[in-house]
Amino acid sequence: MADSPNDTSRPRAHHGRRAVISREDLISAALALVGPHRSVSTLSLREVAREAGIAPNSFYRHFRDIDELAVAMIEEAGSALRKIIGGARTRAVSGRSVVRGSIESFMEQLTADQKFLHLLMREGTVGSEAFKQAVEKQLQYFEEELCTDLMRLASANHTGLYKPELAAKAITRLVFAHGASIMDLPPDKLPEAAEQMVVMVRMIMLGTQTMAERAAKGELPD
Amino acid sequence: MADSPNDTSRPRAHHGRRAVISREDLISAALALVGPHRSVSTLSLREVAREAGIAPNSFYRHFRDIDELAVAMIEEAGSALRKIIGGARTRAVSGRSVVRGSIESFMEQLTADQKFLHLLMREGTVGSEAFKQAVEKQLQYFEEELCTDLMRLASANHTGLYKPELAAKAITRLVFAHGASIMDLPPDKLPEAAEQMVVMVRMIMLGTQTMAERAAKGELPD
DNA sequence: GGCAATTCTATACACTTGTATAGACAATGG
DNA sequence: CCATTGTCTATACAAGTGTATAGAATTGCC
Repeated sequence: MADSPNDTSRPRAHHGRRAVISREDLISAALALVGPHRSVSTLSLREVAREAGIAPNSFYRHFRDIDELAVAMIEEAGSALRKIIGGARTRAVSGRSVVRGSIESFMEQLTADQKFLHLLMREGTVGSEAFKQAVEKQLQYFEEELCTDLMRLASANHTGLYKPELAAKAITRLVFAHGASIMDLPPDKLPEAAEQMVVMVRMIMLGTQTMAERAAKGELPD
Repeated sequence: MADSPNDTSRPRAHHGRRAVISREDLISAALALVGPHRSVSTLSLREVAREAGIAPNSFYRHFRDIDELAVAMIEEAGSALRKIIGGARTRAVSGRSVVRGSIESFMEQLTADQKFLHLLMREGTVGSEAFKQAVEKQLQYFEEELCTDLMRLASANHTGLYKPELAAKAITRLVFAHGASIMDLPPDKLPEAAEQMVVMVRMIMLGTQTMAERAAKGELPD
């Protein structure tokens, strides 16, 4: 399950014409086509090729089909996003509230014109099996990083943490699901939605802490 | 926002041939086509008509376009599901654990061959604006019903409840999002996923209760 | 320079899509 | 009884789709 050797990773000693367009160009073209009202699953090969300025058949030089492009888009979007949000989260540790800081950075991405969040929040549930698995994998990365952050935070604050991996999963899924549903709200409603998100995440945080306390006292729930 | 008077509700004193096929038949045909590997957004008019056994153009007698069918499907799925799960929830009050009982009934629906849950869990984030709003509306209905149940439960158990509408929203979104991601797991992994779901929902429940206690003691967070 | 490898374009085929148009069938109201 | 009205089918069209095939263009290596 490691990164398979991509055609782009090795320069490949091109013995003929130099490629006028690259996989990244195709991904950019595809990114330019998707948006709030356009889903990845409706992209056609010809359309992406048109946007990129190549003949339809040239597409095959870079991807086997549209689905492979979609998976590549997801992987790029995921790693880009993890860098942005993970960075904001660890930076926020020094600040007032980690929760609030992280969610603010999340909301920033929501209103930014990059399509990364779009892709991961919506689209995760429709499409080919390979595509859905690609999205799922990115979400799991998020969960893992959040989980280690939660544990670091808990030991710093001397609070308990019941099943941190589940707390991380709950937070991730909730934030992405709620994010997907608020992203076509009018911009003036967004602050309120962000505030709700903060409260909901706090519920989970407090819940896992309280469960840890109760478990320590032997009051295992059910 | 009340139920608009459907064409089917009034028999409509048909002055010509009696319709050999109804809106419900078309909805059934569409339901038969969607599934784990087939999304509503990819349904074509011709395909649905073919499945229903009518000529493509007859479709227009019942719906203006595919999108209108999709919205009707969502509304039907939503009300059917609310009946099932809401029923299970109130019935579970007498039992051991409300949370566990509700989630068990949810998981039952997940493995049932009806497509209702499918539609509401996936598909909610792609498609036309009207379609997404229809899904959102159904989710809000779920939240409202869950909210009143939470309040009833809290007053029965004499536990606090901080912002019950947010707790209900968090639970709903989490359960649907997590449900969407586990629904193509192999069946033997489902019990474990259900167990995780129970824990995550408990976190939210305990969180909102603890927040209520702290708020009562004047320890407002942040 | 010439060869070979590689990328790209052009054209074409078979197919699906939404929908426009026109006509056939059936039931009802006068 | 028969014209009217609503429902359905048949046919057709323009547009778009994925991809197969063949050839042109451009580069690197000998």
